[in-house]
Amino acid sequence: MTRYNWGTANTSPPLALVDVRSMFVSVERVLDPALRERAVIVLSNNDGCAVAGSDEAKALGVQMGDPWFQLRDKPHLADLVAKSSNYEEYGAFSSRFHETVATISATTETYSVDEAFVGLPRADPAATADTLQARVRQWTGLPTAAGIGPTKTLAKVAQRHAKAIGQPLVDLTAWSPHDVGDLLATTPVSEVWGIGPRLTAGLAGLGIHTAADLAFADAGVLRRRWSVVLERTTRELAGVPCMPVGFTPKDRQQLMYSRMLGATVSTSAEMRSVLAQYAAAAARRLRAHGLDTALMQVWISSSRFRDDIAHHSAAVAFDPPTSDPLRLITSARAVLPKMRQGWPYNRAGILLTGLSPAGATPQLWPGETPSRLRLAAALDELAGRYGRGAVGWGPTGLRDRRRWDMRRERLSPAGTTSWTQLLTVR
DNA sequence: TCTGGGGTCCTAGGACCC
DNA sequence: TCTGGGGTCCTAGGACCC
Repeated sequence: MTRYNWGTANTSPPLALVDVRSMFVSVERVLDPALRERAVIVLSNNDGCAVAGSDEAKALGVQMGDPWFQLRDKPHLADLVAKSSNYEEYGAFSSRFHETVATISATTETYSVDEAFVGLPRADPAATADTLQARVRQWTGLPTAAGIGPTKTLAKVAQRHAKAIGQPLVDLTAWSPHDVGDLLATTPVSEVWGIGPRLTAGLAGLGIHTAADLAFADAGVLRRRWSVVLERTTRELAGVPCMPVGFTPKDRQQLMYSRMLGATVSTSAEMRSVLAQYAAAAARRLRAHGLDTALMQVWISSSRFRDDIAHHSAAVAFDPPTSDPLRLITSARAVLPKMRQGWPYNRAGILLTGLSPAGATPQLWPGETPSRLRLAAALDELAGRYGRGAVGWGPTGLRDRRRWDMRRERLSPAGTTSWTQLLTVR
């Protein structure tokens, strides 16, 4: 009989996963306290589908990914509040969250907009986590759920359990191995961090259905059958750390800008304007990160919910790498000749790869004078001060809202990111 | 009929994450 | 009518080199 005995030499320091509860909804509630205790969801771009929901919304049966047009008219959802996503605000709150976490521990790692791994002291790690959560609450207004364990994967298990039982914190390092084994035995393997649908199906074929089954499995066999990723997950469930906390993130590999269009576009003239705007946006991000790109891939496609999907892409190389918006804007047109006239396209995207620090390559391209980049920087600055529509590059068009602009009809005010929309406190 | 062996680099695609 | 937008890592396989 196998007994769960994590970390046979369980000497690793404890770590926590701290997660903002329903991040987007929680931000909306800080901006508008009247939303507390109400069923609230946040919609994806174009008000497409639900991407975040409060506990109250989930209790009504709303699932993340549900299209808004299917929820909108259901009688039992009459009281549901839906908000357009306000990524400027979520980004600002995310920064405050991570800055606050960093005031508690020297070892932290930003895992996502709403999650951080935090190294904790061996003595009473729960007390430190407690302090951290109270401080996040006080400084940002955001509620959190945290899990403590000897490995990242077990901290994730603990954090899921905390949410499931409605507690702010679960500390597995204070549990007996027997109790941890019981928790793993009641955790479906599909809920383990790193186990998706494909692996769940494959593991079921080996009789592995729960997190405990996986923790007891032969990691070497799993590595040969799948990969080192699954091996690490398996060992971590057994209490052996394989993923250190606080590693410095690797340099960014790619930068993507893709969007559904608010309305279908079927003419080259209109698509040219779409691509110009997307390329300008991608270039803006590139400069914000201080990067140049060596390869741009641009694509357009029709709805993936139709049988007859049209998808066209084109690639343009830059030697030397560049971040010049005009070069990106004109290059993005490369995909236009492939477009089927009259076809209903509803998505476009720009993927930039081959990224390197700006100016790392000696400047040989005569057309790309430093003045062009200074102009780009000036436009970035103006857009930041007066809004995205204030200035733009010729081909992106400046006139009124275009048909295909993103829909955000239920947007909250930019309460903490715009001087003109500051929150009012009564 | 035989037709090395190893290394690197790059890309495409799979799987997963939030 | 209407169905998100990013990312990462890993592996396999091809091109190329000595």
